[in-house]
Amino acid sequence: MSKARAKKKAVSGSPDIVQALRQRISLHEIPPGSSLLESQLASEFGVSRTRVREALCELELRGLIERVPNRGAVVARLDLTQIFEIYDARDALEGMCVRLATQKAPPESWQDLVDLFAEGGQMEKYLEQGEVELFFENYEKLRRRIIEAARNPVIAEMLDSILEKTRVMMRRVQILPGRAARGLREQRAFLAAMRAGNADEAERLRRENIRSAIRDLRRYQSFVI
Amino acid sequence: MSKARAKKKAVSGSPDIVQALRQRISLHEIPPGSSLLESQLASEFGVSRTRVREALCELELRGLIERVPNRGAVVARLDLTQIFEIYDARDALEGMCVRLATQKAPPESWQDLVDLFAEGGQMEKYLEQGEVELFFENYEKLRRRIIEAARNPVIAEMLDSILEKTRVMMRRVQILPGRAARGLREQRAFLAAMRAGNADEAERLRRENIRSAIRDLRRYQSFVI
DNA sequence: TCGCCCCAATGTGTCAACAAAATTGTATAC
DNA sequence: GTATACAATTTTGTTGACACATTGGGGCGA
Repeated sequence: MSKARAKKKAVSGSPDIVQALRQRISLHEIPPGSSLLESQLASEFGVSRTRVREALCELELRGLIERVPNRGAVVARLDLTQIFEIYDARDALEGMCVRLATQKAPPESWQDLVDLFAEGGQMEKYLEQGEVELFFENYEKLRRRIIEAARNPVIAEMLDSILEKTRVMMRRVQILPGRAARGLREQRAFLAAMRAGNADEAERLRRENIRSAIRDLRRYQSFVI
Repeated sequence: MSKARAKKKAVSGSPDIVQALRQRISLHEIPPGSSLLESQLASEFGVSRTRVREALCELELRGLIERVPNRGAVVARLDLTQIFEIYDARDALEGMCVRLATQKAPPESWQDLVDLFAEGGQMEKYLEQGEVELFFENYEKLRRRIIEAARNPVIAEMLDSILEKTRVMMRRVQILPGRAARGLREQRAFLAAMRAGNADEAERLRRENIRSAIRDLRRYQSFVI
């Protein structure tokens, strides 16, 4: 990487206020709707309010909080409309990632994931045993591997910023009736295409996978919100 | 729109520092590589440095400037790598916009654009007369109409943020040999599919259009940078 | 003349105090 | 008992000042 595109260095010494709050919010440790007090955060992190305000500025831009002048900041809550908007964005972007990953990485490099998601593989076992935590964890691993192999920081950043808004939602979708099983079959399908080096087909199947998730979400939306 | 998703209101009274700088940078009024002095901006806009810093924070997150601790901020310059990354993101996102726009808007609503881009239409005239300014302006109009009709603020925001990084670049691509003519033919094609209400085909053709621009850019990259 | 070190000069990072706005609580009138 | 006006408190918005880091130049020695 060129020096101009360094990792995620906070501009100032603002050590990890942003990082910490991003995590807490995306994991719903601070639930949506909670209001954030500048002075409270300042004393918690042992810094001045100025730095808290800069952090809040970043969180607002990332869409994790909402601020109204003179009224303060609250953790953003997403409505269904927004969730579906995000899924359409993921449809496009994750599809592109699968395409790029298939084009840029050698087909053999996907073998371990093919095995993991194969019939009779580990993922199927997790599914049968109801190990939703491990199931989800490995699905995330698949996503990360693809995004990394796509080698497109612009898209990666976009996906990152919407993921942290919907992490909890994605977990809930996984436990919708039959969703995980359907997802597993679909992931197996696009992994096969990636393994075969067929980028067009892999992208198409990945997008079909996400749309299938959208359909399940739409069907059971009243349970997930 | 719900109150929670208000337009682009600056959180505080920071009136339009961000807006002004975004425009200047995206139009290269402040050329890439220029360094920005906080105190200078503060006096120019007649505000305190703190507010300038909040504005810089936003510009940094948008990727328009780069900051290194204790060294200040400079207007970001994009290298070719990043430009191609952005084009791949546009491929995915603008393709999705065409799909959504085709699904959500009545087919008749595209008639005026079909006429504008038709054989013997106004765009062809601009092209023949070398009216690059008007040509580009109307292409932008097409893009905006599609993005608006897609009714997906999440994607719209993403496209907005990458557009302001590549506005100048997109203009330069248009004057590459034969690019505008090829682009016009391709745009005519996906508009026809939109007019016919064929979302799949419209998306496919729009993506083909963007990839064709990528190929032209790659061929003439030494002239455009 | 070349190289090194020290020292101002410039600019960024952080803070604490002050000002303005909004909310909450309270008392009073009807 | 309810509603309104006013006061007190809490919280955000803004500023100027001070501390720290980096850079460039001048002086000194070899």
